[in-house]
Amino acid sequence: MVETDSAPFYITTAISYPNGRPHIGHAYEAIAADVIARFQRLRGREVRFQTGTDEHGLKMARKAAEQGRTARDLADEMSFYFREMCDALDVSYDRFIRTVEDDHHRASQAIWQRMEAAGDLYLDRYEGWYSVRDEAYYDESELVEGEGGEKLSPQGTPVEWTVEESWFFRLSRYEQPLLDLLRTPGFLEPASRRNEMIAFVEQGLRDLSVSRTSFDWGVKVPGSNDHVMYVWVDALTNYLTGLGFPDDSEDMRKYWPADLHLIGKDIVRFHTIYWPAFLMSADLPAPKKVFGHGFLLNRGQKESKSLGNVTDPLDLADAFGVDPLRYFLLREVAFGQDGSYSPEAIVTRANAELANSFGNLAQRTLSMIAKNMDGHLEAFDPAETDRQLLSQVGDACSRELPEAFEALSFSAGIEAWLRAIYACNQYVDEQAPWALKKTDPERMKVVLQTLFMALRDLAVAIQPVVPTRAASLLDQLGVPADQRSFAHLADPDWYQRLVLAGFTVGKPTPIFPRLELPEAAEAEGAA
RNA sequence: CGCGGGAUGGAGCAGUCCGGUAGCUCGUCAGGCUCAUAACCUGAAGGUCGUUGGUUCAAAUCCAACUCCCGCAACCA
Repeated sequence: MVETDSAPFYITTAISYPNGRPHIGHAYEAIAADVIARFQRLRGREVRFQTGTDEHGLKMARKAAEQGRTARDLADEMSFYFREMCDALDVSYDRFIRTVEDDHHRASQAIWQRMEAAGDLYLDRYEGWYSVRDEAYYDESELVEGEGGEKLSPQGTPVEWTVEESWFFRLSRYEQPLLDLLRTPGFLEPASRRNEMIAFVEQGLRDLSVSRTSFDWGVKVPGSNDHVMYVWVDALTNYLTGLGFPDDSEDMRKYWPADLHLIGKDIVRFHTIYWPAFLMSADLPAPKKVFGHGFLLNRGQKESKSLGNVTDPLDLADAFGVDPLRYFLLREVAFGQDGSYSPEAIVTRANAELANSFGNLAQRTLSMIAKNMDGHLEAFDPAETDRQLLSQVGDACSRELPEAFEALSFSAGIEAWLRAIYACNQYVDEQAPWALKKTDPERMKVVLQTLFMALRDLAVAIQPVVPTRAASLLDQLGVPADQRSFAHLADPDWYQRLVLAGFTVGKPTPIFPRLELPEAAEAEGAA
């Protein structure tokens, strides 16, 4: 049984850098965050869910210049694609934030002033080897030699000796508090990332250069108008902007510190070291949890333009449906680890589990109720076997799946849900209602209605993952829209109410039709 | 000594933190059922859990060393 918990819950995705169109990784993170948000809402929590785009920085400025237009113009176009993707994938964000927005500039400047007031910002000269591509300075010792003897960054990008006046953040002051934070159980997950970050801090932290004068596409540093903030200072602050910071807003009081920053494993350092340090300096509490998910690989390979295997997530949604795609991503990949996807894998998984196991269970049950009982429900006394099934299904839906989801173990939670479905199909087979129809019609009714009750639990529990299709099934089951939360699973009278209301099951329509592999993908798979 | 991830039946994975009969999906084979979306149910075959050594009554799981694979330029979570 899930406890109903009304505590506010604030979840964010990383904001995406829109110098390219959204790819499968963006979709993965947005969908995972959405599943968590929907799950918490169904548990009764007041959820605030934010996602958006991080539009400042040199790369955006350069790209816009290349295309002969303003950075803002480019940002407007690209940001739109990200929002469009979220909308298309049923990502239920409360705010889609853009870092170019006025309130965000205001929030970023406010946190800056707080850090400055704390004595953590100072102006100095920065000189060193700078890589424009990496937007990072490197130590002489880190550089490698290119083919022509030129100096390259460890990533192989060109570097230039640069002298710049820059503001610095006294990161070095926060070593101990950061170690304490990183060692707090649950702060950074998966745990495998924790040691990595602890090791990084233990090596000693150097002060961080947090402003740039070489371009102006960013948030102006208060009182130093020729400086713009380092993109990460501004980007991370978005999590506060959305709550009304720096005002003493209701949302700030309610939702800060954030319950969960969901991010990719590549930006764990920014979220678990820099960001908490900025917050400590500004005298604000650090987020409760940061989770670094893995990457999605296309048939085991990283997507890239050079390999020509970049997938538009919306194409996948068009080909297979939004809900099957959402299901696949959460079911197939152990959350936190890298995962692999392919059209065949999506089709196989969706067909086996959603169409054959779950969809078909609903279809056969509802169809028999419609045909053999004229769709009428009536009060009944379950026998021991029936009670057993309902208890197993109930346990999976109201305890196992929620507990797993709470721990962000989506795949495990869905597996528990599937086991309940397998039990139902087994039950159908053992009870053979089509035979009871001739030998014991009363018993048949009990069996079919037991299944009906099980279906409702199964549909309620899976809503966060496949919201549209689950809603469609719950509609067919006559479950009122306001009675679909986890709390309602424990309501003993729901079935009685349906009976009394005279609800009638109509001729069912399949919720998860089987998918076919698109021909192009088939050819690709054969190649 | 750059950093990180991985190696588990034919394929893809879980389990590894907190040692104790090796689990899931797909695929294969055999059987059952016919309500249902050519779907469902049962059973079977198939694994020295990368290698070597150590700790232990007991290791896929802990320790050490080693081998191989994959990311770390770009678009990029």
